[in-house]
Amino acid sequence: MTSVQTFRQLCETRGIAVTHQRQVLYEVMQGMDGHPSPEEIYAEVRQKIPAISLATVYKNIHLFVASGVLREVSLHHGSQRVEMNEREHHHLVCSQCKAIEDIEAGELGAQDLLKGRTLPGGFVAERLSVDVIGVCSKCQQVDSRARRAFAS
Amino acid sequence: MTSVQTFRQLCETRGIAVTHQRQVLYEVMQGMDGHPSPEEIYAEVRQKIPAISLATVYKNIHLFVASGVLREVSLHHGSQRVEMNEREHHHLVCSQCKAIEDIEAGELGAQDLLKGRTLPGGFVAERLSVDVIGVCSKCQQVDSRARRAFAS
DNA sequence: ATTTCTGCAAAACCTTTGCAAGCCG
DNA sequence: CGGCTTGCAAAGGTTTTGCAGAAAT
Repeated sequence: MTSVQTFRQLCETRGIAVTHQRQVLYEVMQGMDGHPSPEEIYAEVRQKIPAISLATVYKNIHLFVASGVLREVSLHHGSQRVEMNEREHHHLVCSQCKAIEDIEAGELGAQDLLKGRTLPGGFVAERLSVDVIGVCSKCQQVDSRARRAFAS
Repeated sequence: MTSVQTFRQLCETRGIAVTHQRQVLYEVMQGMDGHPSPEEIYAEVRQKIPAISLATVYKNIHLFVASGVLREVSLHHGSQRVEMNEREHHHLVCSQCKAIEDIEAGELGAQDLLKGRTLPGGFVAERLSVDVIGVCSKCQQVDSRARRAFAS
C-alpha cells in the first residue's frame, strides 16, 4: 500500500477531509527523522507548498497527534515546570489532563537501568527520567461518563 | 541546620547574593510539592512579597536550576517537538544543548518495566517514555575545550 | 449544498531583555 | 563604593483564534 493510500484510509477512519496540505504534510513528516518542531516542519512543507500557512501546520499537527500518527516528545511544552531536587523519583503523566504524579524509582523498578551500561555515541549519562504515560483515575471517570452520555 | 542557614551556605558556595526575594523564593518552593510552573510559584511568593516581579521569579528559577536546587521536569518546554509514531524507542537528551537522540527500547533494557505492574491510584499505563539525561559527545568536546581555555 | 479546511492577521500566552534605581557585601 | 539584583516595561518567540474565502464530500 502506498503512502497516499495509507493516508486516505486514515482520513476515512477519522472522518476528516483529504486535503492537499494534509497529504503533503503527512509525506513530509514521514520523510523527516528526528524530532522536528512545528517551525521545522513548516520550513520543509514550504518547499512543496510555498503558500501554506503556519497556522495550518499547527492545526494539522494537533490533528495528527490526536489521531496517533504523531507523538509529542514531551507532554509539557506549554510552560516550564520545576521540582525540588530531592530523592530519585519518576512520573506518572496523564495523557489527557497532563497531570503529573510522582512514583519512587524503586517502586517502578527503574533504578538499575543505567548501571554498567555503555551508551551509543559516547553519550555520558547523568540521570534517568522515566514518564509512565497513561490515564489518571480522574480522567478515567470522565471518560466513562462521556461514553455513557454518547451511548444514550 | 535551618532552611535559612542551608540557603546562605548555598549562596556562598555559588557566589551569589542573599537577597530577601531569593530567600523567600527558596522557602516557598520547598513548601510546594508537585511540579509548579513559574506562574504558580509567583502566585505563592506574592503572598509574602506582594511587590515581587515575575521577571525576578524567572531569573531566580534559572539560577536555582543552574545550581541544582531545582530540576526541570522537561528539558523541552520551549517549543513542541513531535515524532512519527514508530517502533518503541527512548531518548538520550543532552542537558546542555537539548539535542535528542533515539535509542531502542531493547538496547536500554527498558522494555519490561510495565509488565504485570500495578500502579498507584488506579493509574492505567499506556506506554513508557524514558529520557536518559546526560551530555552528548559534542558538548563534551566543547566542555573540555572550555576547561582548557579557563586553565590558561 | 453543506461541512470542513485554509490563509491571514490579530491576539494570547510564556519568557527574556534592557535599563534605572536599590540592595548586598 | 562597586557590583549584583530588582522591578518595570517593552520586546521576542511560540501557539491559538476568528473569520472570510476556498476546497472537499
